[in-house]
Amino acid sequence: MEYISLLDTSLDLNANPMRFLDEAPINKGAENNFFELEKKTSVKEETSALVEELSRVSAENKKLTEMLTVLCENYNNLRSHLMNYASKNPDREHAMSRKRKAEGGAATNKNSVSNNGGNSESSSSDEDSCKKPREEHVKAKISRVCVRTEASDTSLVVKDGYQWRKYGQKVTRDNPCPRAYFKCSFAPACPVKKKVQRSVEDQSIVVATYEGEHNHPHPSRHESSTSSASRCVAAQGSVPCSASLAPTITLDLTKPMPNGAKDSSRTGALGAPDVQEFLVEQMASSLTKDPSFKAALAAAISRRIIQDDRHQTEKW
DNA sequence: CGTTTTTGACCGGCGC
DNA sequence: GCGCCGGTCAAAAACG
Repeated sequence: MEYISLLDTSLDLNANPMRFLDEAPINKGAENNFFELEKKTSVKEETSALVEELSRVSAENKKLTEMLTVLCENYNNLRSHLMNYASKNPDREHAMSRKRKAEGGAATNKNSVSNNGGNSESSSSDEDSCKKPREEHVKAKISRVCVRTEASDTSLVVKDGYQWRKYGQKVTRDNPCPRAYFKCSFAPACPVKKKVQRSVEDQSIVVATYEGEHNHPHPSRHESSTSSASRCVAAQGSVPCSASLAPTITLDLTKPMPNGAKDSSRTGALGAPDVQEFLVEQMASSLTKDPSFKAALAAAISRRIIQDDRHQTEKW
């Protein structure tokens, strides 16, 4: 909610209720002196209103600066955390006495996900090339997305706009949290699969691993934007996410934004025209949902109508 | 009643 | 060959 307040979507409809006094061609003549006097006072009021507005904007600016500072701090903390983890990682891999190659890929994938892993594409590169059935998997584009959810939220659902059919769930050895397996609902036409599992380190983070690329258009961006979305893509990190993921960022301005979602990686995506359009949609829907906005709009319209009526009656 | 989810069984790869 | 493990299948249950 705080978030929405920062985005000043107000159209300043009530900012200066006295403004119409200036514009309205009120009777000249006998009341002229009085009007002049009133005009002066209204200018004063306008000035004070502007000063007030200025101080409000300054305060807002200050607040934003503070938020940005906190954001940078969080980012740096997280980054150093990841660096530490990455430096420890090779030892951990050695410690695992029994590691098959494929699993090594999978396991390190997971690790690299949690550590924002720079080179998370390892799984596909070191695969035995002689394994025919695996060849498709090797070629399949693998990408990972970390999604922050509420810790209490036990469902392994990552809203990315696509429709998925769950076909399995397994508890894996290195993570007590079950891993869910999904296929694109357009399967078998669309070969994309995804695995979703909570992070060992942070249960509030869900790691989704996508295999392959959708060979069909995004079902409905609108659908994804209006769906219950307290989740936000928290970090795609440096993971080589497939482009198909870009328009699937779930954003609901009416919901509070988790800290993790204020990631710099998001801002990169904001430049995309799709995302901009999407943001406009979100803003529009937020505005229309806001009762105070509706009330202000109604007041402005009615005032305008009254004003026009005056014009008309004075002309006659 | 059709679709989706759950869950135990099964399969295949890998290390020993 | 055996056991472990991740991934998949498919029947049953749940849901709309």
